[in-house]
Amino acid sequence: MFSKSCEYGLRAVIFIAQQSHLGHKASLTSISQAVDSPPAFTAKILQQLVKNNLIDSSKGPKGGFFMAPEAMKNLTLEAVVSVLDGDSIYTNCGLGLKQCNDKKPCPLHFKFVAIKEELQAMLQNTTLIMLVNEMNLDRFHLKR
Amino acid sequence: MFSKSCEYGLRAVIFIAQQSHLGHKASLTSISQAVDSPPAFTAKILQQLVKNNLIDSSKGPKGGFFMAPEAMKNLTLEAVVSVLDGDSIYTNCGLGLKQCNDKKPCPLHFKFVAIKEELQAMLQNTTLIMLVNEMNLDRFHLKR
DNA sequence: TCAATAAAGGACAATTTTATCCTATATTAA
DNA sequence: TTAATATAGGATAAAATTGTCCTTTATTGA
Ligand code: FES
Ligand code: FES
Repeated sequence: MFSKSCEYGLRAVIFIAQQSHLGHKASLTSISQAVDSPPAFTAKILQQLVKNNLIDSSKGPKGGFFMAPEAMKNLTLEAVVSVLDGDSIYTNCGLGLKQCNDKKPCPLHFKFVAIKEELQAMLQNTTLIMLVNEMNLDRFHLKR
Repeated sequence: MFSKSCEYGLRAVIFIAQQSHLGHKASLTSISQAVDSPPAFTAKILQQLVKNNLIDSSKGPKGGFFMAPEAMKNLTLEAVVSVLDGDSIYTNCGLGLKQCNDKKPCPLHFKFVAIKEELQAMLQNTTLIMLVNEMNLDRFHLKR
């Protein structure tokens, strides 16, 4: 469904949001331990998210990755996926045709479109703050 | 969503079904032209489908790939996906956790499950004969 | 029988994705 | 000011996916 980069990125962002909500910055080490992802690879992914202003970072001791409370309310999973995997998951043909549209559809086009729209809506409608609040219920996991 | 192998395989199977419905066998060459896929690679994919008895083949002049009318009624897209990509698309965690279940869910588990079940149902409920009949409407494409 | 045709299958090559390593740069606190 | 900590980023490396090439085997029709 998503690339490994995107999976790690989503898990990392959720963890960062949790920590930010508690007033902590999350170091690369703490993130990759919390979400069980390779540290150096995770660093690259987080760099992309910082560059695209989805999250913030600061160097030095006491540094790490974090999000402003404001950002947490506005940041959707869709934005994260968009930066890491692009919009191909919504716009590509499920059968791999070079273009996907209603004019020249593959035999499964309309069925795929319905599912892809549902996925996109779900990601667009889920903000980080929503997940953080749910996660407080302590039922949900980010590793294994 | 699917691997390239699976995309080519699905397109090829739909074309083979079309041709079989017309009483023709489909040669590798005709298939890879019709669905715009690399011939040698497509051959490997079709071999897998033959080995798993989803489609039939015969060697020699006038040989090619084909399906019995019976098979066409029973063969679902889900069966094709299952052989080529396994069931990972339905059973894997959307965030990449090693196991996906209700007991130890990731924060998106229940939302993902709904979408994955819809996809699976769609593939299970779509038989090749259904697609062939729709394709007769001549609105749908298998290349570009 | 023989030549042509077509799938089967093994070996290998290219590309993309995933992942690591190492150095540079910035920041903090003692 | 210095030592320690932490992100940034370039250069590679490993692994998985995608794709090609070539030989073998089977079948058909002349
Ligand atoms: S053309 Fe295939 S999903 Fe749209
Ligand atoms: S545990 Fe993540 S989708 Fe089920």
